[in-house]
Parts: sequence; structure tokens; C-alpha cells
Amino acid sequence: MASGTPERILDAALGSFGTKGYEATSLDALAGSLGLTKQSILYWYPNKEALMEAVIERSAAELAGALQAALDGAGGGWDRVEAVVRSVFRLAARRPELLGMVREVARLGPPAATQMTLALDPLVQRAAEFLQAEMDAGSMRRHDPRLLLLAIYSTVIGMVTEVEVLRALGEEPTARSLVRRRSDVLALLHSALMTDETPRTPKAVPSSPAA
Amino acid sequence: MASGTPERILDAALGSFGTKGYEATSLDALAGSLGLTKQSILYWYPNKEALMEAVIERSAAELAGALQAALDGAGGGWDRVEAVVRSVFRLAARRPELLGMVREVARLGPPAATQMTLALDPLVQRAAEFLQAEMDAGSMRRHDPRLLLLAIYSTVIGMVTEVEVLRALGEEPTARSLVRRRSDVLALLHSALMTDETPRTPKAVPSSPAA
DNA sequence: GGGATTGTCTACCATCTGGTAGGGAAGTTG
DNA sequence: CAACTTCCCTACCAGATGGTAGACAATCCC
Repeated sequence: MASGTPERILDAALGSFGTKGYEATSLDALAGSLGLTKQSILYWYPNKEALMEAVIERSAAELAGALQAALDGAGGGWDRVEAVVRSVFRLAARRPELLGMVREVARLGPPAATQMTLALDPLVQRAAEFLQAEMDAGSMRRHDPRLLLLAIYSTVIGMVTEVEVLRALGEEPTARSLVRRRSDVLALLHSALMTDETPRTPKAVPSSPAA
Repeated sequence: MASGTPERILDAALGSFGTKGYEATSLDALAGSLGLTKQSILYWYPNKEALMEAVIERSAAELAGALQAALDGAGGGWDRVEAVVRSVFRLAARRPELLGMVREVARLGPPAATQMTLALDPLVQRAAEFLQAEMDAGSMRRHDPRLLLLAIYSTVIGMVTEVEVLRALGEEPTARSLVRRRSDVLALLHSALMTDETPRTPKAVPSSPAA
């Protein structure tokens, strides 16, 4: 994918913004990594901020796409939560810059955060409604859906992007580790969210990590 | 507290690093906010990096102190977890820059992250041992203690510092909201961590938010 | 009182930043 | 062929950044 120059620029910018951060990314360095000069970037995107907007737009779209795809193939209840979590971990393995970008945008605040918020709002709304419905049905413990969503977001994103904290805990961020973290977070979320009389859960409930 | 010039500089730097970020903080702006010139900062701290190190050292010490104080007055089992969570939320209310600083350092990676890791390592080790002991005693569900610690860290820090995500979810980051988030996270953690035959928990278990 | 130390300042500087102006090679179109 | 568009480049620029050199006032010490 991404053969044209503007797409290549977008790719590189996403990578650098999502890993090093927005301020720490200079147009010169970005252009250098592409074998271009800064002026070529500015030909396609009038200024750095506009480039950032384009990166956010594409990131939000890709993110929404991945989550949507996960939801399309998922059932109801816990299965739906699990599908979303798994898709995020899949992104962490294959497109880590994308999740780094989410963190970076959240850190920068408006206007970047506002833009991404708007792009992801439909998904957020549907998620809140889903949680509310599950609680009403008695299969999930009662919480404020929005706060619950924040907690799930924090936990999952943290488990996936907090590389330095992971290191501080004496665990190296390898692919194997990612799998273990996925098992762990699924088990944790299941205990945290679901009531005992959970009705439908065909798949085996992950209870404790393998190793 | 903090009457001398170097302490005032440290305070201001902590505030700015913790809220705006390291790269986004210029020595000129920092000095201006103190009624000084940049050269006076460089008189006390030979360069920006050294200032950062000093800020990290003080932050880590204060953080460790707050957590230690919370642990000293706490009992065992769930009470201990609750005491730590409450102390973090207290910090979020009174010294938000401190938690912002933790996030910033984790974001920047080495060498900043390494420094803070070293300073907080004793607490981390004790926390992991505590979790392990609780699991062995059967009062907490079995998990990898380190991954569990990462999950708790992510959830709590996220609930407390993810202001933009909170806004995206339609909740304004007020003091009232902070209290609700605390209730919520305590309830969530309790369901996630504790087994049913939890032995000792004198205080009422927080089950669902008030409002 | 006189010298040394402390702490702040003015004056600079090299480098990097995002951004502008405009040239020129290649292809496209009449 | 000639005009035009597309796309990347060289050459700059103004402002900000971290950092250095050194003057100057106050204070301390003898």
C-alpha cells in the first residue's frame, strides 16, 4: 500500500508522530527519512499542522475500520468485548504506531484531540449504549457506562502501549509478552465486568495466563 | 514550602514538564514565569537535561513518600490496594502535575524513564510480592503479578490523567467527576482482583457509583 | 576597608525550526 | 512545437532554542 508521495509522507508522519511525538518530529527529519526535502512535504501539506490533521484523519479511519470489522464478526455480551480487545492487541502487534498516535493525540489536547474525538464518536456512542444494555440485561455489573469505557480504554491502551512501565516491571516488550498481556487483560476484564449469572459465553473463559 | 530559587525553579519545571511536556517547555518561558532569565536557571542547573533529572528525582521521592504514607496506615488484603488507589486520587486532586510527570517520563523513555524506574523500584518490588502473597493466600485471583501491576497502573493512571479521553466520553474533568471515578475504579478493581471468599474487608465494599 | 564568593543580569551565538520564493526538469495537452 | 501543469529542488529567512561569556551588584569574610 501507499505508493504515491503524499501517502508515503502520511505513513512516515504517522510512524514518527506515533512513536516520537509531534513536537519531537521535525519536517526536515521526516523528509530525510523519505529521501525528500522538507519543501516537498510542504508541497503536499501546507504546514505541519495540516499534516497532523491528515494523519489523524487517516488514523481514526483505520482505527474505526479495524474495530468495526471486529464488531461485525462478533456475537453479543462478553464476546463483543473480547472481540474489541483482541482487535486492539492485533493492532498493537501489526500497527503499533497507530495506538501510539492515539496516545499522542490524547496527550496533545485540542484541536488534535477534538478532531479524533469527532471521528470516533459514533463508535464511542454505540459502545456506551451496548454497555448500558448489557447492564440492564443483568449480564454486566452496574457502572456509569462512560466511566467504565474510560477504565477499559485506559487498561487496554496501557497494557499495549506502556512499554517503559512494562520494562520497569521487569518484563521485556516482546511478541510473546504481548500474547500473555492479552490473556491477562481478558481475564481481568471478564472478572471485572461480568456478573456471575452471565448467560451466553460459548468460548472458554480465559481465567489465568498459561505460563 | 520551596522558598529558595532552585526549589522555585524545580516547582515551576515540574508543573510545566508535567502538564505541557518536556519538549514543549522552553527555558525562556520557564524563567519568564518565575520572573527570572534563562541564565539564572542555567546557573542552578547546568542544562535542561540536568533540570529534568532533578525534577524526576524530586517527583519520584514525593511519589514514593505519598504511597509509603498510604501503605503505613493501611491494613492487609484489599485494604492495602484501596489505600494506594485513594492516595493516587488524592494526588490527582492536589498535585496533578506529579502524575502528569509520571506519564511524561514514561512517554520519553530512557534515560528519564530509567531514572524514575530505579527510584521507584523498591515500591514496585514490594507491590509485586504483596500481590503474590495475596494470590497464594487465595484472597486474590491468580495472575502474573507484574502484568497485574501494569494493569492496575494503567487503569488508575488513565482514570486520573486521561483528561481528553474523558472529555471525548462526554464527561467534564471536575472535582466531582474525580470522586465518581474513584468510586468506579475501586469497584472495578475489587471485582477484578478479589476472589469470592475474600477473608477480611471491614469497610463496606464499594459496589456501584452513587449518582 | 578589600578581596572573594554568590546570584542575577545583558549580550551573544550556533543551531534548528517551520515556512516562503522561486527555479527547473519532466510530462501533458493544445 | 509551445504553453502549461506537476513535482521536487536550491536558496533563503525570521524566530525560537539551548547554551556561553562576562559584567555587575550584593554579601560575606578577614
